Amino acid sequence: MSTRVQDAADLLGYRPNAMARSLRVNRTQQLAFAVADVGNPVYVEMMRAIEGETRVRGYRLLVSSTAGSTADTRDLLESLAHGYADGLVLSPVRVNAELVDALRRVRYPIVVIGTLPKDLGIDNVRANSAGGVRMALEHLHEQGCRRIAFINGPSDTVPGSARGKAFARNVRALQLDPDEDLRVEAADFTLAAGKAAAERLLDRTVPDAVLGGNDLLAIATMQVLRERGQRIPEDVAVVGMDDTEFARVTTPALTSVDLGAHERGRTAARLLLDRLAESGREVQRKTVQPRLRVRGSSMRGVYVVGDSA
Amino acid sequence: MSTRVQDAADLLGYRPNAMARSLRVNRTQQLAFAVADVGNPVYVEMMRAIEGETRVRGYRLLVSSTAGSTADTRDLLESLAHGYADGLVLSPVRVNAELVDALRRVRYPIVVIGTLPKDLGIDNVRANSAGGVRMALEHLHEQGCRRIAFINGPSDTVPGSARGKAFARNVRALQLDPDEDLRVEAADFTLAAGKAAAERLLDRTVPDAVLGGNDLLAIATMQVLRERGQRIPEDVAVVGMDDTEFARVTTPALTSVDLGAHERGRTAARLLLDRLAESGREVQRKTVQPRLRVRGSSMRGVYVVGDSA
DNA sequence: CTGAAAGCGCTTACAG
DNA sequence: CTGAAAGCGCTTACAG
Repeated sequence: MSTRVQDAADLLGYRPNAMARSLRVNRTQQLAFAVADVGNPVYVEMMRAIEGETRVRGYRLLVSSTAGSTADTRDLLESLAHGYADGLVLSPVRVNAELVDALRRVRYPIVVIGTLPKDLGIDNVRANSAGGVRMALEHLHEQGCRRIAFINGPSDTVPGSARGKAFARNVRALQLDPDEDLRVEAADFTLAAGKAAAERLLDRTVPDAVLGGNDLLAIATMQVLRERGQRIPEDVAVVGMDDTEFARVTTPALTSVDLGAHERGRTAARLLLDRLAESGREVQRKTVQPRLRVRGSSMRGVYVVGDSA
Repeated sequence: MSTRVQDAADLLGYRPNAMARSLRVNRTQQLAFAVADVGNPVYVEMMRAIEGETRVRGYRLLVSSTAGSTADTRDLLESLAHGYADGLVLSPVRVNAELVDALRRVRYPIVVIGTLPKDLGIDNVRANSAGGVRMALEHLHEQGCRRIAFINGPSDTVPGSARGKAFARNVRALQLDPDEDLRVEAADFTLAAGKAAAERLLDRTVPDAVLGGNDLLAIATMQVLRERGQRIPEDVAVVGMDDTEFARVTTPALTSVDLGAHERGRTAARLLLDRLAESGREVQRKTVQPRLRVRGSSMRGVYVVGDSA
């Protein structure tokens, strides 16, 4: 129905002001995804999964980086979604009292990817990273490794803490070498921090395997091992966590625990859409199970040059 | 100044509605960064640079992925920034008539990272990727390579087209093997597309060097070369472009052309802030010069195991 | 200094 | 069916 006023509007390039519209209808048709570190491929994976679910429902997805700081996250919770988006998927790496407090105050739909205090009444979807650590260690144990090092992320983060505890538990259960020198903590879940941590580890001891707290830490470790003339996996086997796409392009390809990033993202998106549709519905908590993806970096004995999965 | 009404407001958890505020003051204190592929580390680098500049000025940065589709980008231009953000940094991978048209209509501050038609009157900052290709080829030529393959991204993208032309030009200038079989086009600037393209290349011929259209394509190629038993760089030298952080964790470390992602991001952010402050200022166009980062993947003869930079 | 009113640009329920 | 009015939740200029 093209009237003269329509034509005039088109000619002048008139566009409705989205802000005014949103204020009136109380919907923005936008969702936000807040992550600690956009540089980590695992969040990119989640983002793609979320976008896949929400885009077909007419939402635009905005990504916001909180740089792992609680202050940022808090600020985001209080203002971003309080107006600029209809709902939020939050994947915080640190969950402290301040954040829990902020979460308690939130009045709009939000889904958290990660572990939360039970009483918060917020939909959330979790990885089973303790189970993932166990799978990785059992696998390395089967490969004959006994002096297994762990390059973990910061222990004041939720995944760092969960994985650290699971490591200690399984070292006992599998009767692995309990040497404390085998455990190092990277300043961050990044390549750069992983490199520094791997140097520290290898300066004091050489293990027969290394488990990385995530793929980036494992990949950085592979590089440092290489520089020090260690063969992977013959001298040192390496396993990562998250099974990001970069795990498939290292040499040898990196064995990694798939913590279900894609499925966590998809599930979180669905929970958010459900809550958007029906705010009173029962609080949901889902857990995604891990899977071990065995590749060349940990296949001792049966290892062939150029192996990949 | 805490009055009783203040206390009551705090108690009830009152938060001003950001949308209503923005409508009134005509500012959102948000900026948007729209990229083709958040999964590409080069955009993460740009994002960090932009955030570094804009955060201290009190802006929040929202990232939006346009998946390389012009329709998405257009939609974003018309609505996102038309209300939800005060300005936009856009890094489009495809610039076609439709996008140029949409850009022509834009009435709010925008800075484009990438090459644009001159008459558009939009601030923009460019890489010199033609110069980058030349540096890479001259370097490989010095290393004694003559049959140099090029695994480029799609030729209908701005970087793909520029790099493709520069490659052809320099093959002539350096009198390299002009065999058409040495040029393949990946479906995307991604690891997965790079792997497929590298398989196609190596199925028909084995070059003495490969230039990747970006680091992801080069890294995927390294993996495929490895699987086929080719030594890097002894049999085949490899060079990437963008110098992302992953270039430093391959084995051997990947020689790459730094196209100044960080500086482009920082410059774009500054141009945007300047325009936000003074909308009438003269249109700026800046170019960031490339630098070659030589590492083990292309150092023939002088190559040592475990070399890195 | 305090408080009421106007208005940002839309949408929608309502009157004509 | 068409058109004018009310109101979303703020901020700010203005009157008292």
